Amino acid sequence: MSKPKYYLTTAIAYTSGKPHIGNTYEIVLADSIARYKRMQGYDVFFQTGTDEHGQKIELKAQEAGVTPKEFVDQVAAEIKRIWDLMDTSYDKFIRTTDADHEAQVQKIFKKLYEQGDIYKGYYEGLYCTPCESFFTESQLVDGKCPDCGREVTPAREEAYFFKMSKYADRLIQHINEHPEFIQPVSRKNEMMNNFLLPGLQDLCVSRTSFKWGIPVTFDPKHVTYVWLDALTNYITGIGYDCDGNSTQQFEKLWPADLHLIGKDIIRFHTIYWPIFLMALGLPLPKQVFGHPWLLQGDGKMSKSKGNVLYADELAEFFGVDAVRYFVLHEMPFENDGVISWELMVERLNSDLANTLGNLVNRTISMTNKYFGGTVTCTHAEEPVDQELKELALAVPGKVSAKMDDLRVADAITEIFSLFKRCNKYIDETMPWALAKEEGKKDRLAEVLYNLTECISIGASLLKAFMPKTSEKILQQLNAADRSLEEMKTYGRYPSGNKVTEKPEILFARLDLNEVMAKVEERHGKAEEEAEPKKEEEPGIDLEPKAEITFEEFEKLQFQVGEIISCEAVKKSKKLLCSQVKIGSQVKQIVSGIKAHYTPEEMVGKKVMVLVNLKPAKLAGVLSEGMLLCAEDEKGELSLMVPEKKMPSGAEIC
RNA sequence: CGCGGGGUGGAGCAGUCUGGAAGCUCGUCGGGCUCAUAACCCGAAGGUCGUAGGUUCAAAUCCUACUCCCGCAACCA
Repeated sequence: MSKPKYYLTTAIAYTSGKPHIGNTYEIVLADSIARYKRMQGYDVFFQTGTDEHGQKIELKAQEAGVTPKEFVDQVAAEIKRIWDLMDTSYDKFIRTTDADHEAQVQKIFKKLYEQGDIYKGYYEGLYCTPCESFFTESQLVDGKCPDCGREVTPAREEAYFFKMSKYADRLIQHINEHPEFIQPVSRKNEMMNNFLLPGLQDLCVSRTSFKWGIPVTFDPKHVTYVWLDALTNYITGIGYDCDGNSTQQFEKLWPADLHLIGKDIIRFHTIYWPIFLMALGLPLPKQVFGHPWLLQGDGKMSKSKGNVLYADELAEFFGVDAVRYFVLHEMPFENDGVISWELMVERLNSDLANTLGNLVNRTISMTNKYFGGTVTCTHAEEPVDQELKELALAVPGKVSAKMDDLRVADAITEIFSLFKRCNKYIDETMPWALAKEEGKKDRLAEVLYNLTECISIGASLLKAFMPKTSEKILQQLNAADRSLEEMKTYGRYPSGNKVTEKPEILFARLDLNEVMAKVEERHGKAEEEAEPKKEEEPGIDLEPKAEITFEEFEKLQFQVGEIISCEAVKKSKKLLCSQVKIGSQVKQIVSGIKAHYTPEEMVGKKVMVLVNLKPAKLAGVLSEGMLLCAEDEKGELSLMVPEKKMPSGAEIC
C-alpha cells in the first residue's frame, strides 16, 4: 500500500525586503509539521516560495536603481538563504516570476474571464492626479489628498473584477459543513460575520497603474493584481494546467491538506482562494491555519534604532536549533508571542542547556565513569523505574495528538516532560550512591540503561523540531534514530552499546549581560560606521524637483522658534504637539517625530520653523507651521537647529 | 465611533467556546544532592484573573459599560 500524501504550504513571502524573525517563524513552523508528518509515514510535499510582483516592488527597485527582476532575484535569494539556514525541508520553492507560473496565471485569468466570472468594470474613487493615487472619502484630509494636500477629483480606473457573490452561498455551506476548515476555529466566526454574511464585494483582480505584474493576455495594459497571482501558486507549483493537462503530481497532491498562513491573510485564504478554486472546478484545501504573530517585545531596548530581529543573526548567537526551539515552543496557539534577546537567553539556558543538554551530558559522563562507556541492560529493575518507562511509552502518543491539532508548542512541551522526568529519575535512583556499593553494579547499569533508552526516545521525537540536535544526541549515545512505530516498544537500545567517550556540550549556557553587550556592540558599531566616517557615507540622492524662481523662494518664511512646551497628541502614534515661541507670538505645531524625540527633550530646543504654511488639522489637532528636519534613508529624523545661539524669531534666509 | 487581538503572582503563557476548588514554564527565597554545563531534585513565598456593574447557588469563564496595551490602517505640514 502506498503512503498517504500530505501537501502543505506556507504563504509565499513578499520580496520587498529581508524577512524578519516573524516571517521566518512561519516556515519553521511548517517545517516542523512537514517533518513530523513524514515521521508519521506520510508522503509529504512541502511548498514555500516568494511573491514577487506589485507596485511596491516596482518602486523599491526604482529606488535601488535596478530592474524589478534584478531586485526580486536578490531578495528571493536572501529569503531562500535564510530558509536553508534554518534547516527547513521544503520540497519546492516557487517564485511568482517563474515562467510556468506566469503562463498558468494568464490562462486562468482568461478562462475565468471567458466563463464570465471576471468582468471589466471601473475602480472608482477620489483621484489625485499628481500622486497618481486613489483615495477613499475617509482617507482624505480636509477633503484633500492626504499625500500632497491638493484637490482630488472623482475618477475611475478601468479594472477587471471577480464576481465573488456568485459563489458565496456555496462557500458558506462548505465552511459550515467543514468545521476544521478554518483554524483556529475562533477565526471562523470572524470571517462569517464580517465578510460572508454581510455580502461579499467583488474583488479587483487587475491594475493599470503599474507594470510589474503578469500581463492580462487579451488586454495588455492590465496586469494581474496580487491575489489571483499569489494564491494560485499553490496549484501552479505542483503542476496544475488550466487546459486540463495537469501533471500526475498535481492529481496526486491536490487538494492541499494544509495552508499555513499568518492570521492577517486568513480572509484571502478562506474566502477568495476557495472561490477561485470553485470557479476553476477544483476541490478546496482541507485546512487553513492562521497562526498568530511573533512580536518583538520590549521596544525600549533601542526604539529609534532598528531593533528588528533577524533569524540569521539570532542563529549566529544561539545556533539554528535554539532559534527553532524558541519560535516553535514560545509561540502560543492563538495569541501572539513575544521574542527578545532576553527571552531567548532565558529559554536557551533553562530548557536547552539545563534540562536537556545537561541531562545528556551527565548520563554519558556517568556511563563512562562507571562502565567505561558501555550501556548494559541487566534487568535489575525496581518499582521506581515503572513511572519513567510508562512515560517514555506514553509521550510519543501525546506528541502525535498535539501535532494532529497543530499544537506544536505543546508537542514540544510533552517531549521535554520526558527529559525532566529523566532528571528526576537520576535523583530518585542516585547512581553515584549505587556506584559506591559493590553489590549494586547491576542496578546501576540498569538505571543508566533506562536513562539512555529514554533519552534515545526523546531525541528521536525531537527530530521534527530540532533536527541537528536530535542527530547529535543519538550520535553521542550511539543510538539509532527510531520511528514512531519503534517507540511503542521499550528497550530497543542495544545492550552492550558504547556511548561516546567525550560528550560534546549541546547547548552552552549563556550570560545575558555578555550577550546584551555583544548585541549592543554590534548594533552600536553599525551606527558609528555610518556616522563619523564621512568618506564612506554613501550620501542620498533625491528625485530632483522642478526649478523655482527666487520670488517663489521668497514666499517661504523661515524663522527660529523656541519650543516652550510639548506633548504627545492623543490618539496618534507618531505626532507631537509643540507650542513654539516665534518672536512675540506662539504657534502650535504638530510634527510626526514622536518616534525620534520625547516631549521632554523637545522643550527648550531652538528649531527651524516654516512659519507661513497654511494651518491644517492633524489627527484633529490644529498645526500652524512646520518644524524642519533632515531625514536619512532609514527614516531617522534630526531637527534643524541654528549652529550659533540665535534668538527666537530670527529670520532664516 | 477605521479593522483586529489582548490585559491571569516579578517575566512569558495556559485555562475562557462547553461557568463549579487559579495552573504551567522561568525568575526569587529556603532545603537536599554532587554524576553533570554554578547543573539537577524537593519545598515555599508571591495573583482582588484590567476597572465597574449585571446574570447565577456558583464567574478568569456569560452579558453591559469603561479603561489601558499591541498589530494593521491612517496620521508624518
